[in-house]
Amino acid sequence: MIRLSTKGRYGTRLMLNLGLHYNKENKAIVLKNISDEEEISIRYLEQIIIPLKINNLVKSIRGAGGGYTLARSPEKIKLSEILHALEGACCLVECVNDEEYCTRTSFCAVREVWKEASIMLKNYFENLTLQDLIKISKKKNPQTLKSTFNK
Amino acid sequence: MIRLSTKGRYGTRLMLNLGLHYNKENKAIVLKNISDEEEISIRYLEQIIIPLKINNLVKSIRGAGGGYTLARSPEKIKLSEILHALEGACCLVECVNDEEYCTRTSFCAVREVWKEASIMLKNYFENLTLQDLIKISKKKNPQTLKSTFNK
DNA sequence: ACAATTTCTATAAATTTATGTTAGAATTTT
DNA sequence: AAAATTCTAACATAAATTTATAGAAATTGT
Repeated sequence: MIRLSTKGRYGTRLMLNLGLHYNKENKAIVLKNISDEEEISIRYLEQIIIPLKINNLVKSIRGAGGGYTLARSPEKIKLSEILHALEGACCLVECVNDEEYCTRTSFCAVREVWKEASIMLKNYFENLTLQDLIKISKKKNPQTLKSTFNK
Repeated sequence: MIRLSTKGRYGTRLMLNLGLHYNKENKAIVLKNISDEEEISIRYLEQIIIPLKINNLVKSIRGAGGGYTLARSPEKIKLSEILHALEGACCLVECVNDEEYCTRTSFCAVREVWKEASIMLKNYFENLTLQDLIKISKKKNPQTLKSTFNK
């Protein structure tokens, strides 16, 4: 199965959640909040948010009253950046990005196909911003922000 | 990581291998051959070929002199059929095809994006035939058929 | 009829990767 | 100093992947 790992999926939801709470004040959101709303274990979120921080997609504020915020406004964050931070280069098969990965690279016809498909996917995510996700979310959930996350 | 499983990858190479050997006589190819040329364990190939047979993509001939052949000519076999046989429906995330999979389906904005991307991928594989793969392979390997599979 | 070849079936073991949890240290605010 | 919260490392569990084992069934050639 062609599958996106939970890191990518949960991390994207984490970012969307921060995006939905993003506003002028840009108040920090604690992981516990995100955990409750997104129904993802806080311990797992702690792991997932590390690469997002390293790649400068979120900012952290430690200590009481701390939490996380987006590092910049949602329209300036591409989905491809989020996925790249969480999962590395977007490729259906390792050999697409790492020619040395397999000794058959030079003559493997199948690789060409996986490569082409990977590029398609990459382009798709390249042209979607967090702002787009927020729009989709608000459209699907015209009610309050809170209800967006009902169980 | 967005990743195509080995079943899909190896199975596609298996099919391409059969395709490259496909000709008028349509002589059966033994798995040992494919195993040697593609450098995939014969034990694993035995497992992978089962769904290909069930889905009527290859035919088997038992006993001495037996082996496998394509069930029909390469231009009549779509890559999407191969992948579907090996991996089930093409979807980046389970919830894309199975709405019941997650309770958040009705309001999850992220799902829309995975769905869209899955459709893109599916269309791509829908429009590629084994014959296309064979062409690519022959173009990359203008020498003999044999050399295509040198290590 | 017999031996050799090869698919077919089932299961299990070993390995790797992905997912998730536990425990506690470090930092900051109140 | 206490509470809140991020940060870090290690551990535990589950799933996917790969290899291995053991033989049965079918077919061909001698």
